[in-house]
Amino acid sequence: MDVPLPHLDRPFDYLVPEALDADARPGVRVKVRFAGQLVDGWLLERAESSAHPKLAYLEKVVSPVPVLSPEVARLARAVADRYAGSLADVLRLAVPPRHARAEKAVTAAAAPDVGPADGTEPTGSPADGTAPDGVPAEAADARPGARAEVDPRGWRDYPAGPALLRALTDGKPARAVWSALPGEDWADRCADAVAATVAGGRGAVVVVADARDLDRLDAALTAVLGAGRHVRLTAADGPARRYRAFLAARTGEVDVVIGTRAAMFAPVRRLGLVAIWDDGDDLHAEPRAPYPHARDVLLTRAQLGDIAALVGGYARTAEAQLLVETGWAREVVADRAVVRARTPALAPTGDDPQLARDPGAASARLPSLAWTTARDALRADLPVLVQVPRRGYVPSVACADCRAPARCPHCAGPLALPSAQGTPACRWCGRVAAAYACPECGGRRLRASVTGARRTAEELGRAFPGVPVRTSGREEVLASVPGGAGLVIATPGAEPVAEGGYGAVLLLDSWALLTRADLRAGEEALRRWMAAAALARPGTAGGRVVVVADGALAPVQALLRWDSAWFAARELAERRELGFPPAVRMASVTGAAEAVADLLAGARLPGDAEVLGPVPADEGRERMLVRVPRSRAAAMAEALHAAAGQRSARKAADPVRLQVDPLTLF
DNA sequence: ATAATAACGAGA
DNA sequence: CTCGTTATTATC
Repeated sequence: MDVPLPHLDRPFDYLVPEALDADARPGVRVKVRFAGQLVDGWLLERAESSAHPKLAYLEKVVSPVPVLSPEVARLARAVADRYAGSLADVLRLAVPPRHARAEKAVTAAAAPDVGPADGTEPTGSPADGTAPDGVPAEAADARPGARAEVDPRGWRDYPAGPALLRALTDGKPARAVWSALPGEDWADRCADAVAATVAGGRGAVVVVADARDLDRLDAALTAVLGAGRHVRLTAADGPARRYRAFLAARTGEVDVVIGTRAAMFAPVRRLGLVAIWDDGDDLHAEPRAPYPHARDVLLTRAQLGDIAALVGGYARTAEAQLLVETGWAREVVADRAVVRARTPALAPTGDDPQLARDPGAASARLPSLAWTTARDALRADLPVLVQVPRRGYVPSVACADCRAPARCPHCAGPLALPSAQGTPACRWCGRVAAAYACPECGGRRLRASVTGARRTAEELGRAFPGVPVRTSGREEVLASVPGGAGLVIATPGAEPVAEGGYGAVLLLDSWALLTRADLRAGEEALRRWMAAAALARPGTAGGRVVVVADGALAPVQALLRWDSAWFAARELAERRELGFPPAVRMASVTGAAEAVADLLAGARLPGDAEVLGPVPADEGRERMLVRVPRSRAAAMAEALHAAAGQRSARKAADPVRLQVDPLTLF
């Protein structure tokens, strides 16, 4: 039933009229009379009998195409359960809205697969059958002749790499956490993994964070597989193309789907591999209920179907580290000697403009080392990348004397200057801090703490006259830049690839990343730095990276040693100690104070659940956190979902938002 | 949303 | 005890 009410999150039985018998197959969209009105629904299965005494008839089969595959139906139920959400909410994410014209084009072209006859699954697929326990068991064996060895190419740089590709071709459910080398062409490696899977006669789903990564992977895959073997599935391509791509996967026309998180539920036939690149990117977190994370959906999928899983990135997340430490996945990392040979020369430097004796450096407000590094690279006719955190113009402020971030005296939120001459105001509570005095040193003057990309570009342009300056950020994201001397100012995530690699990469204003009041501040800083530093040439080829940060800090250490596994292990250990995800499972309950209290009062939480809070959330609402050991995760989610059901059943007025493992905890 | 059903209380 | 009204709850 396509209604979001949690107390209706269960199947309902209907009679199938004679006229709809042929079309009424599992997986089709239907319309039924429910509580007096017509509502949309999903036909989950056909049965001979029902325990329910008075059944109504199915009103209509919206389309005979069984868009919901049994595998995805099962996955959606599991995801709903994990996230304390409703099946209907997950299905809204999993199956794109129907586009009649796109559907017509497909059914006309591929009639045997989608016609009303029992031909949903093309021959030889025991995997996707109607058995409730339909595990795609040993599906690779269905095509014994198709197996071919795939050249491990770049995967040879990782001792476990060739074995991983072999396992993919053999249809084994290998699970890998992959730490990419600096300079690695990650898209080519992902394409290799897909090709190995396809060589074994199985399909693959690869999820990336944004359109730029998708374009890159698309190109790499076309080079390896040729055109027409894969489709891209992303909301950005528009409803028609999205639905067309979805149907191409559903009908078995293609067996490889790549895309942004919209692709995580793609109904790929005989799925053999799920992969995610850069799982630390917060774009992988779905913003619509029940807020599933692409990494977790893909891993659930792998778990349910004995499917191989690949979690890759330059940096490793604490979640990926947990997979390694629990033995669920194997790590795929290069030997230290190879890492050393590929890494650019990395150096930290203090953020003190007083040190900048060179006049050019002073005018660009760059630390001396950063300035000379950039200058040397430009003299060698190599491009220079400058990473500046956050967008915009002077987003937040710090004490001009001691550089402590200026925080709101009332709620400790970050202060920001609304305009060049304005009074600072809190970005969280909105209060104006007219008479601000620094709690550290008593200073009363404020300065812009993070210089926006635009202004940095202006200043650097003046410091290096005659050098072309490009910016890549929110308004315009560059995919690549040419190899000669040039300055590229980019915000994190928008760094273009440089032909031949950058001669220098400068990571500026890094403390702004590190001082964020966020559980993931260190991990996120390291992830962004590594993504930028990975674009530099190796040290042996003159590549240098300067990070403007205290070299003693753990994330900086991890960058200098190019060892995010070490940092992730440390991070995970710390979260175990503090009781934060992913070491434990947490849920946040947000809403009006009474509503939150009401829901928690009605929730039959496991005995060892801890309830924390309340803390104020935005718009006058408040937030409580529920924490349980990972072994109790399912019970907690069930209890919260049931409590939400009780509330919706008695039509409790104010809504409560349930979020399991929310990305931000504070 | 709406209908059925249970619960309740006043008057016979 | 019955009827009429109101809260509750299930909705195939």
